[in-house]
Amino acid sequence: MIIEIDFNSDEALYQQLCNQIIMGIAMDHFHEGESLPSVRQMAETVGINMHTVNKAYSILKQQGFLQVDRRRGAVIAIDADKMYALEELRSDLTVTLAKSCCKNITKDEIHQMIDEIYDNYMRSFS
Amino acid sequence: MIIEIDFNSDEALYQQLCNQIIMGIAMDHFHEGESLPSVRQMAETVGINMHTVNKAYSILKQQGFLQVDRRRGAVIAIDADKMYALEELRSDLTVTLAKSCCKNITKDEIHQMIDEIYDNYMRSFS
DNA sequence: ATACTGTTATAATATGTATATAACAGCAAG
DNA sequence: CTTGCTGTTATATACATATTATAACAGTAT
Repeated sequence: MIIEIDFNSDEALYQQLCNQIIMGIAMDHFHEGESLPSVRQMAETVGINMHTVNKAYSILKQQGFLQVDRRRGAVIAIDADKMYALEELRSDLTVTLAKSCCKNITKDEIHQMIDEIYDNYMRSFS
Repeated sequence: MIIEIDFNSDEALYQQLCNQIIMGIAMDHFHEGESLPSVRQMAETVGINMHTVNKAYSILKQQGFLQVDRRRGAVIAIDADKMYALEELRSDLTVTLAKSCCKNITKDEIHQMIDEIYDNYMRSFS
């Protein structure tokens, strides 16, 4: 799994790292039970500081994407708290849809784009 | 139109303001051609600084939601650059869908939620 | 002239981000 | 038991961003 950090982006480094790991899981490049590189190793690989990686891992742990095993390090372990995930999804989508609505993007176009992203990039389990 | 700022949120104040104005437009609480309160008045109303409001207005202007009329102040004026809007939408949705996918939220549940948000909150034009 | 617009400039403060160096406790393997 | 790897924590520093404050300017409407 290749992780690329854009140092010119206005998105925080730890945030980019979080998103890319989440997308990696969704795209099945990381599998449940698999260990991530250690904070020090990941830091060296992507060229950022250990603490920045640690912050990303901590957030992912708190959001239920990782668990920490003293022996094996950061392990992919999805805690599918669906209630909370649905609330967050609704909140995200409301802003996203509002923007799209203002720009005259139709509901159908959005549905179509979701199918396209889901079918091409997301692991299939449902 | 009631705008509420959450001072305990980790989202920047100007960002909250941007989002709420965009949602206000999408929900038809603000109409094309309507003037927003002046930066000073909006600042007083929601309890933040004039410059924070000015930043929000500047961003909205740059993103094509407002235009500035010397006489009438900040006026709702949608510049529907659909190409750019679609690119941004795709980028937003990719992260959002990845999160949802990890949490075992199905594609159907997302489609359903989008219909619900769109039908209940968004102005209908399509 | 007065009172509003948006805009700009400057400064001060607070918060968030990123890095550097160092240390600690838990665990595995030699 | 020592060595080397985990995550975690602490502290310090540098930098960027966010927020507020005070002030001024050029338009415009009344």
